[in-house]
Amino acid sequence: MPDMPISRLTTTCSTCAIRNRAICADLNDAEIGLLNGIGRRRTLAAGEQVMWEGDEAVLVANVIEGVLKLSSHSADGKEQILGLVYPSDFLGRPFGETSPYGVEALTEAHICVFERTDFDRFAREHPRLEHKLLERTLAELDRTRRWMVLLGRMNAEQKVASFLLEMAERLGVRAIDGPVRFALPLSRQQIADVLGLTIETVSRQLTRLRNEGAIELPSRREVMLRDPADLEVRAG
Amino acid sequence: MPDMPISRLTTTCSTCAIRNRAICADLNDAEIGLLNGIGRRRTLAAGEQVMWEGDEAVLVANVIEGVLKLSSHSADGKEQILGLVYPSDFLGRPFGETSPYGVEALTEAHICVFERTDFDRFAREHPRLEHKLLERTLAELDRTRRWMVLLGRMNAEQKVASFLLEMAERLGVRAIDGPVRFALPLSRQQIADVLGLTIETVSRQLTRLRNEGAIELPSRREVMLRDPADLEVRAG
DNA sequence: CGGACGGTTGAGAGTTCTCAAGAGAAGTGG
DNA sequence: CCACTTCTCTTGAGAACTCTCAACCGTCCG
Repeated sequence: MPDMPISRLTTTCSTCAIRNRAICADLNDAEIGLLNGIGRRRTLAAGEQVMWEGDEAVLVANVIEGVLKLSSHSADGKEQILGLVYPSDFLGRPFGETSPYGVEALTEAHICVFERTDFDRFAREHPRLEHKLLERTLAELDRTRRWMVLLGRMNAEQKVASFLLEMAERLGVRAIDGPVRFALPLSRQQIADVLGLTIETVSRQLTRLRNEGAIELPSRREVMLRDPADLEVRAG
Repeated sequence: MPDMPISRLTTTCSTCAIRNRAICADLNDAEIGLLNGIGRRRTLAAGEQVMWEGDEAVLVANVIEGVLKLSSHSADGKEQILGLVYPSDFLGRPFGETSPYGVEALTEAHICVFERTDFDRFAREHPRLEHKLLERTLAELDRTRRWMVLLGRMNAEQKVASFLLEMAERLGVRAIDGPVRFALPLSRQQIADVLGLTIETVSRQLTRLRNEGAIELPSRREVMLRDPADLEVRAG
């Protein structure tokens, strides 16, 4: 795994791909300039770990590009993925001592990193930023709670169908019920860890969806949703 | 179900049981006075519904006493409880159009209610309050994610043992590994809805824990944890 | 006393997991 | 460029767990 270089931002935030979608969206030029001063851009290789479960929470970040996972382990060592983080999402645990989960890049990723203490101070001094962060956290809590329904009340087929639809949605490739094709940022094992299933069950469900014409699997890491409306029905 | 009276706060916040634990904790006297002006105290009977899934989010509140549940339904009508809310917790969805879950009092409860729009305005004008709310929301998100591990990766025994321990913890009755006895605010069906199990499985697990000496069940709505350390082991 | 309700218990079915083997793709070194 | 290794994914068979359906028990209340 190569050690990627860490450098101060060379581009201004104003050219940032997520300038208007991330929590920085409401800041004025002066504020953005200040934030620029404490942030740095960092590239992560696929599979690279950025934070560790239980470790001191040193960093927070905005995701510029790529997909990352948040995960935790049960006492007997089984992994459960707690969430996936996409471009413009906020990453890390501000105002917290330790990170309650590990964070790993699933694809190559670009993130805009801050020392947590720097960020905490900046946020407390800029209520507009803190407000954005609050709205985002509330939205994330809503999403997480919806995921609980999936984990607690859905069967394997419903879980896999829901997963594929949400993935298309969050990757921004979802057309209005036309077929969509995209690269899966997760391995079968990781999908299982998101859904609270085993790898075999995920594999069987995907095969079944393929055999029944709902999806195609052109390669291991690619999927095509042939009939999103059908998947919606299967998702329950 | 009696219609409980709604009245402006007669007691000042300074005598409020949760004054130092709720999100109001950091406000000074002047600010508290203002907040007092837009809030009212309300008593809920056990079983009374305060918010409805999908409805406009009209109210937010602080819980003063009692336990409430947040719940949502899967497409085929099965209920999943998304969270339990205890004294000093914040309730409702600020800065949101609709409530993503229904809220129902499980026990008789006292809450301190605000019109959401009043509260939103007040929060935006008082960053210290908004900061408290952010910290609470972040903590709630952490707790919710931990619950995901339970739903996704635990078996029935681990779920029930974890549930009993968390309940004792949040009710504040948990001694350091001595036996504890408390009233369950939930029916068997509701416990099942929290844990993503059926009522029969919950019942069987409780019976088994009783037969093996880990707990006692003096009545339907009471439980005694005879050996919390043993439960910790069973919780995994 | 009889009904309603919540909870418990039992038996069998169904789904998912576990264990095991094999196929396919990707990477390594000669 | 091809054997070889390794890793991921798929498939199968049987076990285990939880669910479903059904009956029953105890308590509360009219």
